[in-house]
Amino acid sequence: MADGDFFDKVYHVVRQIPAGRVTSYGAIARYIGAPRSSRAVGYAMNAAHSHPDVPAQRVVNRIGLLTGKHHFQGSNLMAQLLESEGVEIVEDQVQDFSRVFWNPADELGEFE
DNA sequence: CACCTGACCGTGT
DNA sequence: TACACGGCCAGGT
Repeated sequence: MADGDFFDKVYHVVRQIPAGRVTSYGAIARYIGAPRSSRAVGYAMNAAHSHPDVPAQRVVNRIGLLTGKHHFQGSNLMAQLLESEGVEIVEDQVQDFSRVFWNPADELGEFE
């Protein structure tokens, strides 16, 4: 892949997260070969509004907290979307996080 | 053009 | 156990 498409790599991975599962910014960053770019992954999600096919609600931080909820419309749209997919949320925290966590490296193998 | 900021994370004291 | 710091990408001022 070309070097200018960091965001595209992020979106490519996020699109493959199954409904009912979540992953973290750091896991995505590491998977696409940029282990220190988790922050940039978050910024990519911020820009994901122009990519309707990217399920940004399935990306949370490393401890399962919905840190990006304020970037969705409404106060808890992010939590509602996740719960409608079967992910239980309490106080912006994903319940059974280790169980619903979806690790791209485990499920997809190596990137590209 | 230089500096700042933000949906983060790992490491070091 | 808790806090500070550096690194990462892109866009705004």
